[in-house]
Amino acid sequence: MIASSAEQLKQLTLAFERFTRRFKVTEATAAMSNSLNALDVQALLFIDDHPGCKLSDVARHLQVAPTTMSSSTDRLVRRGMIERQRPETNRRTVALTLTQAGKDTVAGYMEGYHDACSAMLEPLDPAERADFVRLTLKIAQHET
Amino acid sequence: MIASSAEQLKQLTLAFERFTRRFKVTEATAAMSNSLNALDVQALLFIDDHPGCKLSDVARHLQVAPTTMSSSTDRLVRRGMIERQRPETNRRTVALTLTQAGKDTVAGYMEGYHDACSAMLEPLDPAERADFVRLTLKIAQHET
DNA sequence: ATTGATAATACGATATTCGTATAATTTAAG
DNA sequence: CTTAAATTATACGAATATCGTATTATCAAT
Repeated sequence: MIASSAEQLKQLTLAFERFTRRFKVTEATAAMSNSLNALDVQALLFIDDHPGCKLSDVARHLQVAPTTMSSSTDRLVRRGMIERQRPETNRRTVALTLTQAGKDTVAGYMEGYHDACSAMLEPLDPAERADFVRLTLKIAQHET
Repeated sequence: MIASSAEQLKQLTLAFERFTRRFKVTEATAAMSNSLNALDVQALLFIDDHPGCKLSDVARHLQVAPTTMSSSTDRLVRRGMIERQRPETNRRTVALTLTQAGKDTVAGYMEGYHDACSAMLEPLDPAERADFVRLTLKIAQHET
């Protein structure tokens, strides 16, 4: 049976809403063990993806006030996860990079994601897995 | 070229970490317009999925303290999103259900997810879309 | 050189989360 | 049947987080 496009989309939406919820809980659990709050974790992941980014970049991406990100940065610096640097090219800004401890922490989160993804693939047979991964990557690449 | 299973999984993980981050920001934006915080939104979505569930069910699922969930429930009731009921079968518990306003709000979030999913399918051709949806559903069903 | 714009932070007000103690109800034991 | 123990949710206060406003430092432009 072939579902209509609209029906397909609806089902896909439900599935992804669940995936997201699942991942979020996974993340919250991991965060707890590092005593980091949700925002700090998101910031850490973003900085991992954008080394040397400005504080305001993170704030904009995570949709929080600059002051909130400043506090988050304080916490992450205090815990030795990231470093603040004043670039000579523009000394108003603060460039953020992960320390080794920060990288290790991110690796821990990634491991959690990794396990969750592994569980996702479980019900598929090898050919299906290959298809699913291929299509997912095609989508991810398109997102920039 | 066929990637190894381990490599596949690694790439899938990266892709899903991004998807989750994207969805989370989408959600945060929608939440802001309803002036609901992240926890309250997650609670709303869970109650939509489990009508009549107990407060402690939500707390356990979202990995927060019962008192925190109680506060969240207060807020959602105050905003007319959900209703508390004392079931006759066990009057210690509180059964939570969405009001019409709550359902409308959830529908709004779902619309956001819907749009995001729609964008995801865009780079795929019709046959690929069908495959991707089929495999995603197979995974989702397996998750209970 | 001065004015205006940009980037981050200090500080205080409000809101959130959580631990402890408490109240209400159910279950189990005597 | 009565009492003790367990379960479920909440009240309250302490610690923390978020955000708006004001401030400082730097850069850009006239």
